[in-house]
Amino acid sequence: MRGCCRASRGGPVRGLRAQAITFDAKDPSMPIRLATQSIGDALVASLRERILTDQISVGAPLTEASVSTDYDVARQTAKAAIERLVGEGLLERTAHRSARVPELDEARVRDLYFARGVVEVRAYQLLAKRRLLTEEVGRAHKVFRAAASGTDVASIVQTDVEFHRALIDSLESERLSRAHRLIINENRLCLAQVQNAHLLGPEEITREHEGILAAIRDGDPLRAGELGQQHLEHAERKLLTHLQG
Amino acid sequence: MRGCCRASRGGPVRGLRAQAITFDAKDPSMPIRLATQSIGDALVASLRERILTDQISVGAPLTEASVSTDYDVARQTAKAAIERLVGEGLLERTAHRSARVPELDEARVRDLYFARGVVEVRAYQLLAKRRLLTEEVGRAHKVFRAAASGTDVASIVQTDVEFHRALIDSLESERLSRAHRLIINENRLCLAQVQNAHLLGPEEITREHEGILAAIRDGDPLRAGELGQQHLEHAERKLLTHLQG
DNA sequence: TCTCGAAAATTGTTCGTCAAGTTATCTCAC
DNA sequence: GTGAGATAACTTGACGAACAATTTTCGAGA
Repeated sequence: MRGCCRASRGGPVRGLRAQAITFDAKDPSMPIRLATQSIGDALVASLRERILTDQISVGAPLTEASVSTDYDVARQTAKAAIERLVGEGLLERTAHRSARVPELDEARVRDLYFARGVVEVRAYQLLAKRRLLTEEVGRAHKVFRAAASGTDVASIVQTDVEFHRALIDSLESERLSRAHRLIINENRLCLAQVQNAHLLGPEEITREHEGILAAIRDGDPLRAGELGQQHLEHAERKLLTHLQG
Repeated sequence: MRGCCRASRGGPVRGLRAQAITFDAKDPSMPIRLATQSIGDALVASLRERILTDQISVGAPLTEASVSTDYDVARQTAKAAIERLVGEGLLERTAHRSARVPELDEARVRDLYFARGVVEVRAYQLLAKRRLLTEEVGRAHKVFRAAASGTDVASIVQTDVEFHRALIDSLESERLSRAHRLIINENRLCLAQVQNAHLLGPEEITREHEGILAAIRDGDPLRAGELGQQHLEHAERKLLTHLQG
């Protein structure tokens, strides 16, 4: 029962997927890389997903012991996973106290959208300056449109985030993507907590997304930036009024 | 010899400072908070500082065992610290291999300055729009000017970074500051690796800083953004030519 | 009911152990 | 001598157990 790197362990919550095969089509001479995932990585991924989809209740303590028993891993492993998520802003903790999913309040929402705005607005301006629209972005947009025509609010939120992430990623800056992910993951956390409120207006979001894409396609940085800013402000306002009500 | 939260331990490398007293002047009724720091936190802080000041040689393996013995902490503790620094981008590691301080190459420098530009340019525009210049920013500028008139390259780098950080922090967005720190810390790592190259031109940097401040004071977002962009491009170009030479 | 103190819970840190993967070394055939 | 394969050494991944420090809970007594 001891040992490392077991491919799967079948914890009570969910089996941790431990391997994924990747193949570099560009350079077939290279040995095929098996992108294995350690237990710790898989644990972080699973917890992150559970937090982001509201399966871990806000404010309730997430103890090292509970994670340890739920997933049947050592406490040290659970601890490391929790610490990583604290680093991502998805959990909060002070010394000697259990981690919790942070509660959504007004200041937090404002701060989050502000930070998102700083990064995204400038990014959209740059994309427009370069008239850069990748296939990946087009794909993400289509996926969102498909989700938006349905009623599954969780997947609307999910694909919305993916759309914005695809835009940032298309600038191909590892560090910018990393910084943006830090912010938008917490944003996803926001949206998860209100996703049943039906305050989204999917068709309006779709229209706004298309406006941003059009501005980029037209090479109009100013418009791209402004539409991006407005898009965020709309979402922020809806969230805030919902919080107050 | 066992136990937790010892205030100091006197490891072979450096004693880990474990406490810092803070006092919330705004609400004197609150009990005074002793901002204690765990061994782990102090270890991360010490390692981060050593990496950022080039005291840990680039490319050399930083093993868990070596950190463990150097600081006289458990391997588990060393491991956790290393993992946090990997998360910050200050160390690189793949599974089952030792962490290393990443080597500076052209792609890395470009990416880094690009990401910095996206965040900072927009931030400076916003500061100009609000004509927002805090005391803290003024102080940071003065500190840099003092360092720039000296010859200690390390402190020039240090205070330069502090200046830009102060500007971002003055927007008072916790998340934006966090994202920015992620980027600029890696930038500091860059600068540390070439800090003996005397390619800085302190007086020119001072002039550029003052230009940005003036644009903000004048409420001229366009100029603030452009000067910020140029400032970064200058630094990037110098670094790149130095790397190629 | 309120307070104080003891007990329980939880985190911080350490040690020892083993498995698995990576790197260095050595040997042997050619 | 050189290259390939076996082998050993090193290093990380993960586990379990233990104890100290701190926070929380809860109950007894005023």
